[in-house]
Formats: sequence, C-alpha cells, structure tokens
Amino acid sequence: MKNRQVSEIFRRIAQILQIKNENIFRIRAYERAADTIDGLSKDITEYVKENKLTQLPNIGSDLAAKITEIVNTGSLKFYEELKETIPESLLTLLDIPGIGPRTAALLYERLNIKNIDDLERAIREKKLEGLEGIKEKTIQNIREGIAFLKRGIERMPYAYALEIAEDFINRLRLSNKVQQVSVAGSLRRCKETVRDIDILVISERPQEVMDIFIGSSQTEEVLAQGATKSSVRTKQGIQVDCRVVEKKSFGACLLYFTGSKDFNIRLRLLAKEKGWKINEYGVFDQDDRFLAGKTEEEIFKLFKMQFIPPELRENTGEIELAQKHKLPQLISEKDIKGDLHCHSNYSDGANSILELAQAAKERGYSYLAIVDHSQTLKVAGGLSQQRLLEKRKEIDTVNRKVKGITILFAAEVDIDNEGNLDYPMHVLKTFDLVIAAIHMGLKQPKETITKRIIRACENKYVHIIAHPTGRLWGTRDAYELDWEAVFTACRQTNTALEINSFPDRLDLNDTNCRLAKQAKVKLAINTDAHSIEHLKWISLGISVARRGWIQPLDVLNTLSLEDFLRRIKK
DNA sequence: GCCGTTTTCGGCCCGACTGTTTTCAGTCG
Repeated sequence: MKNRQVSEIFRRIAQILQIKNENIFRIRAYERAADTIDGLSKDITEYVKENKLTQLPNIGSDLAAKITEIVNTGSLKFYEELKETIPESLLTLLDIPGIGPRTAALLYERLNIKNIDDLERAIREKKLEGLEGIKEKTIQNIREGIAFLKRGIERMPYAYALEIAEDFINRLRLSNKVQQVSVAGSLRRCKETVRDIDILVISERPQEVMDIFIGSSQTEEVLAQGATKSSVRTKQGIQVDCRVVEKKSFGACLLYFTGSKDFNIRLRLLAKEKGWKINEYGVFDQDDRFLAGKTEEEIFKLFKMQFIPPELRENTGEIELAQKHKLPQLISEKDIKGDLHCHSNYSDGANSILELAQAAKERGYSYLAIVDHSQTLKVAGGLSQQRLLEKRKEIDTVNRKVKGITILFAAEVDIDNEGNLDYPMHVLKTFDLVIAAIHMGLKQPKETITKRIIRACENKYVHIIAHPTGRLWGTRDAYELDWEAVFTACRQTNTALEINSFPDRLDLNDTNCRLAKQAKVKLAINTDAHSIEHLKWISLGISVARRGWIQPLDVLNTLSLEDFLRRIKK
C-alpha cells in the first residue's frame, strides 16, 4: 500500500463531502490528513504496524482507524458508501474554473448533470437558464471554463513563466506609477513549474496600475478587474494576478503570497502561539495593533527567526532551523567559478571555442569545460578521435590567447546499453574532464539503466554524470533509477551528479538534489549551453540547487581550478 | 474531524472579486 493511495482516498472523500455541503472543517480535516500522509518520508504501513498513527499531526483516532482499514483491507467502507451517494463523475465538474462544489451540487440536483458532457448538452439546450443564481454571464463563464479545460491547462516551466513575469514587471516599472514591484508565488520560490504568476505592487494610484497591468500586449483575456486586484490570462495561456498594496503592508503581502501554503499555515500557527495574527496586511497583536509588515525581514525578525529564502519556504524543516538560526548558507550564482558543460561548434554548438572562452571570461569564470558529444552520437556531430586531436590543438591556442580563464579539454561521452563508454580508455585518459551521459536506450527498465550509470561511475576517467534522469519537459519523462544504488556508487567512486540548468531539463530536480546531498554525493551545476547566450541559464540550475538546500561546498564548480582538478581525481 | 500551557467544547484563515442580488453566496488563492 502506497501513501499516495491512502491520501488520494482522503482527498476524494473531501471532494464528495464538499459537494454534499458538509461542515467545511470536517472537509479540511481530511485534506490536512492527506497533506500529512503525502509529506511522510516513511511508508504509512510502518505507522500502522507500530500503532503510531495518532502521533502524526492532523490524524486523530477516527482517521487512524480509517487508515488502518485501508492498509489492512485495501479499501474503506466509509468511502465506498459515500461514493454511492453521488456519481463519481460529478467530481470532474470541479476541474472547471468557476465551478465549485455548490454549483456542481446544484447542477446535479436540479438537472441531473453528472459530467462535463451532460453539462455541455444542458448549456446547448438552454436548460441552465432559470436556475437560481445563474444567469447569462455565469453560463458564459462556465462555457469558457470548459473550453479552457479542454485546451489543456498545464503548468509552465519556470524559465518561460519568469520571462512573462518580467515583461509585466518591466511594463509596470516603466509606467512610473509604482514604487516597488515583485513577483511572488511559486515563481518567487523558483518551483520548476508554475501554474500562475503573482505580481505585487506598491502604488498610491492603484486604479491606474490596474489599467496598465491589464492593458499589456500579452493579455489575451481579462479574468477579473478590481480596485486592488486584477487577473488576466496571457496569450501563452497562463494566468497572471496583480495586487496593489500599501507600503506598510508590502512585506506581509509578499510573505503571504509567496507561500507556500504549508509554510503560511505554519507561520500563522506560530503567530497564534504568541497571541498575534498574521495576514497579508501585517502582523497584529490581540488588540489589533500593527506590529510589522513593511518588509519580510522585519517580520522574520519579529518572530525571532532568520530570514528564510523563498526557495526554502515549503515547511520541510526550514522554519525550525530559522528559529535556531541554523539555516544553511545556500549557494548563489556568484559562487560559481566555471561552467563544466557547454558545447562548441565542433559538435552541435553554435559558437567557436574562442567565443565561448571570451563569453565565459566576461561572466567572471576562471575555467570552462567545453564538452562535445562523443563519436557514436552522430546526430549531434559527435567527434571522431581525429577531430578530438584538432579540438585539443585549438583549445591550446585559445588558452594561450585568452588570459584569465582556462579552457578544459573535455567531452560528453555516451554511455552505451551495457554501460560502456563511447571512447576507449586511452582516449578518455587524455581529457581534463569527462562527463558521461545516457542519450540512447532511455526506455530500458529501471534496473538496466541503474546498472549502466553505476558502470559509468566505476570508470576511472568519468567525473560527472550529466542530466542524470534524462527528462525533457513536455517531451519525455525521467527514466526511473534506483537512487540509493546510484548515490552509493557516486560516493564510492567519487563521481559527481550534474544539475543541468537547461530550461527544459532542470535535471537533477530539487528533490533529488536534496537527497543527493544527504547521501553525501557531490554535484556540479552546468548549463549544457549550445551557444554563448545559454551561459546565463546557470541561474536556473542555481535555483534548483537552492530549493535542494545546496551549499557552495556541495558543488564542484565552486572550487578554484586547482582545487577542482585535485578534487575530481579518482 | 482535529486540537488543547486561555479551552475536552468550541474554535478551525480570510479578504477580494464576480454575478446576481439589493445584501450576499460562491469561488479563488
């Protein structure tokens, strides 16, 4: 029995109870219990065996009994009976923006609408008109909500969403009507994908700001427009919310809308323990006197906590550490001394080695590893052994010509189906740095791919495993790996794992970064740049690393060149 | 349905916006 199966049942119970207009707090109890279960690091069956379920937060005697029943019998009588009371398909209506439990219940009770098809038919046959509280505008909204759902709403990768957000922010800044502006939400937390974009603004002229905001050329549709809050949907299909707040509340608002939800709940609880109240306007004492709110720093200070970087705000231990003033000093872009994964025009890159060297030097790097693909990867211009010799010569020339940066002779070498590398040992030996990667056989079973990677780690000349899970956003999922085995192999063979910063990759992801660190595996943050323009994407990898609690010491390319070369020796 | 150094009963986050009302319910974040 997987934790996920248990929490899923609780979430569906919560949805059904919503439609049945049950007590909201009872519903929330099921949702909170589901959150608790999802957040467990151990298997829920362990807690059942040890009779420790009620020690978990949000799990009381009733839900403990229900969990036990699910674990022992595979199902839950209460849930099965509850499902009989309304058609399960009715829950799909809740996915339509604008339709909540009350509307779904109304549609079912009055018109026997059980799913989206029924609803569309009812709209066509004009059956919705005449229902209390529903008029033409509501029907139109439902129609659009269905269309939106059918277009397929997806989460958008961080880098793309950031670009859209920056466009809005620049527009607001240029207007001279705002004193301060910031992104909030999951984008500020640097989540790898986001569902919407939150923008906060300080301004004394909120109405004008709202007009400027919705008037962006990016706007496809205005979803809401009020005095201090507006929402639009952009041409790319993502929702952007903009809120105007007073100066004295900006920090509180930023904190509130940056989240995450779990983090906020935790913070509110802490406030309550002190007899305070915290909301988007500030922190208040029991007499409703304003205590803090202008900046986030001020609020953290009031709570006697360290400032918690947005990337860590997920309520996964950061609050306790901030209270003890023991948060890790997270890595930042300035710690990076060189990029260890970029491609030149020797294989599939756009720029020459000289151009790359100059661009890297401008970024302040002291070294740059130019890897090109290995011989088998013909589609990407993989280098024959002859071409390698030519490349080596050119690197030597550039190193003589460009002072202040060292270009490393390196390669991104393919790992074949057996875990062998795509160059013979006597060739591998000549590189300053070897990155090994899987580009073929991505659909093999977990055990096979794990074995291939471990064999590559065991190769004396392999220093880093590139994009360890092979995922490409929107194109292919990560292949499965036995992480424990991979981490052990990396640690034992002194092989690092890459955080690939390419916008569609971000691989390792934040979770795996944190696990790798806990397993004492070294990391390298690289861009996989195929042109000098891509070198800036290092910031994306840094964001992933920060979300994974990574410190400079965990990352190879924060070391000086000398230390780096010494450190990677096997 | 959970929780408790104010409480074992009575709290549980709450403000903004929309649409349909004429004071408010529903939805969302």
